[in-house]
Amino acid sequence: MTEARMPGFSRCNNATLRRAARSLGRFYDDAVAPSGLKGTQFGLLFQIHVSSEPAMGTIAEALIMDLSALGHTLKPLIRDGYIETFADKEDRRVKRVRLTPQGEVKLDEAIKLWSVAQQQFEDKVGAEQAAKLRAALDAVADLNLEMPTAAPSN
Amino acid sequence: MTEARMPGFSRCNNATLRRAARSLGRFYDDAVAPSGLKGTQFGLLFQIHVSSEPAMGTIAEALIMDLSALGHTLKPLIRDGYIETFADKEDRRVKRVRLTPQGEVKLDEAIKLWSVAQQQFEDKVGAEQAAKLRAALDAVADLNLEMPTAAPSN
DNA sequence: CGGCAAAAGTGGCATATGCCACTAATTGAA
DNA sequence: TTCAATTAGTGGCATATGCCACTTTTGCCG
Repeated sequence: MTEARMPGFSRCNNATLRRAARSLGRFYDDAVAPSGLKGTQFGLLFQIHVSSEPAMGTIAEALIMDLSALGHTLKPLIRDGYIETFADKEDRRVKRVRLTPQGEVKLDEAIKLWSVAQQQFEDKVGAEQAAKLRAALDAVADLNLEMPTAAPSN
Repeated sequence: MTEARMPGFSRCNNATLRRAARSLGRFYDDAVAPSGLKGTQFGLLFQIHVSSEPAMGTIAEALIMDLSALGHTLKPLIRDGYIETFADKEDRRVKRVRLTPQGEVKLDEAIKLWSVAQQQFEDKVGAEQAAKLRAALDAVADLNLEMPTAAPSN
């Protein structure tokens, strides 16, 4: 039946990673859905929450995401009143982000939901294994891979 | 520096997975870019290539992706003439997919580019480690996690 | 055979992400 | 001080993904 997924295929690290991301993403999405948030939005709110009024660029860097992509993703959250932005006093080019009171409330609500999914996941794969997997994923994410195209400047 | 990424944050398996996916995704995207394909499109063409004129549902299941999402993703590839669809003789509800001759050519071209990225990745993390990571990811993807929300029908 | 439930896709709508071109604010010289 | 180069975001465009509602086929049952 699942022969369609030839063993030779899953050799692509990227495809395998995306496949797992889709799968796990749906699980966490379902979990936090009652809050009205998506898994990604929850993660974003959390990231902002644990940072100190981070600049957009700082968030983008931490999450390894394109700055403009972050901007787009932030819009629905601003629209819904969960976060707000304000210019940095020192450098007016910099836009900082923070949760609104409603955002804090919503985050607390979502954390409870998230915990259930997180716990269930850890129960299934084991906290130890989960930690190892996260470590491996962080290592991959921080590899800083680059195609030779852009030859090193020096 | 990267203090913005509090250790407490990466505890979310989903967020960690997505972050890694964004990172690796860009790497592979850059690699196959010269072919005009995205990493996901390459993966899709490959999946179709190694299958036998698979039905859309079959592909979606193998890749653990929403059927409608697959349909949307397929459009650009059909528009560009890399794949074509046709109704199944037995069951007219089923729509099968196959590569066009141009699609085969494009895939061959992309495979060469992909190989470079794949090789570079394996060189960095080690073929052994990469294989283990993929296995772990496949295991996670196939966990079949589900939020209790949908209480068993019986 | 008629009709209803299940299966397979489609289309619409919304978020997630990226890249590129462009604007505003800074910084670093000359 | 003035202007070119750099930095931080924005807006537009395109793909990636999901969910939901709806249509077409099937399959099955009385």
